[in-house]
Amino acid sequence: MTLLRDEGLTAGELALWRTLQRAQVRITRHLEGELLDAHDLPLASYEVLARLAEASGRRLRMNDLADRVLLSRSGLTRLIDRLQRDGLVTREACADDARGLYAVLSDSGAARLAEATPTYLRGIRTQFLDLLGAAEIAQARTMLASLDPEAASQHA
Amino acid sequence: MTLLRDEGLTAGELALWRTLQRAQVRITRHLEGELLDAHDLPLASYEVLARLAEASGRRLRMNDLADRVLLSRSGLTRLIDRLQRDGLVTREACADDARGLYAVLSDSGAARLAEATPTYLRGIRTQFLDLLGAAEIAQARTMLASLDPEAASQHA
DNA sequence: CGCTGTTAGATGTCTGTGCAACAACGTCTT
DNA sequence: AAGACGTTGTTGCACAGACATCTAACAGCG
Repeated sequence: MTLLRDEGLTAGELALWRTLQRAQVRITRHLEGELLDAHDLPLASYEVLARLAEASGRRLRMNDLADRVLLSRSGLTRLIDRLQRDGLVTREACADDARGLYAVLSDSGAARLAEATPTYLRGIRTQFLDLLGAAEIAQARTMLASLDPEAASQHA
Repeated sequence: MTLLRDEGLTAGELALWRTLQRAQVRITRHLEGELLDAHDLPLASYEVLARLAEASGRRLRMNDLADRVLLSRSGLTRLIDRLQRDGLVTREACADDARGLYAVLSDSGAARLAEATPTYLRGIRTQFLDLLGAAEIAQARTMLASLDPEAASQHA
């Protein structure tokens, strides 16, 4: 472990990072698996539907949406292709900017989302929140806020 | 947000999960980018080299290694293919189990790791640890330990 | 107007990963 | 000893995602 101390990281600090990494991967895989099994819906697709559902008019510009789901622009193009093929979203032109496109949640997309959401939330509950206590959740919330600059703008 | 309350998750709890997700992705991408830029080494490759370096005899069984780096067996096979092609690891037969293979860190692999490690650790420091305080790190450590059953066995 | 530069999306190509199927080997039973 | 069964690692295949590049559309300036 000489590699560590030389660079000014304690073993505990590194262990914290690794634990976070492992936890995140584990939870994400669990979610992906459950959503796929029960609703034939990949996690990334779920995230897109969820962001659209909470947006006003059930619609978001491609660029905006890509940022929210942490996907490259091209990645989102393909994902929306798939969702459109499956009838879960539609593309609509933007009135004031002819370059722009809205991804719009369709009715069947909303239905699919509603169907999958219990699975998603249950996963977060059992794989994540239940492993922390209530007090820890409050603590963690304030702590982790500093990790994500964007989090400040998420007034729920 | 009616979707939420119906399922027994508070907005804060969901926000915590999202924040964690975003933070993890952001840090991971930063690390990947820096390692690639400075050392032409993908993050996954770095992780493999690091696990091998800390293993006794600089070697680990493929299966064992796959678990540690959170990769499927096939994924690891290909990754080791690449690392072997680049001369950073070698494959060695296992004496007591003819099915088994060791992935072994080569000297140039160790050199490459040593070269990349400052970049890696600096990334964790600036993108992760610096954003938390020292007290929060200690808190977080005990909290997150419960998120990863495997963490208990990581006596550093 | 016509240039220049920028932005929004879409497409070609490449890399990496997982799953299912497989081969080789080990272990346990009887 | 011999088969059933599990384990280890690799391969075929398909898919998702990133990057670079392209086209269309805006904005600003001469």
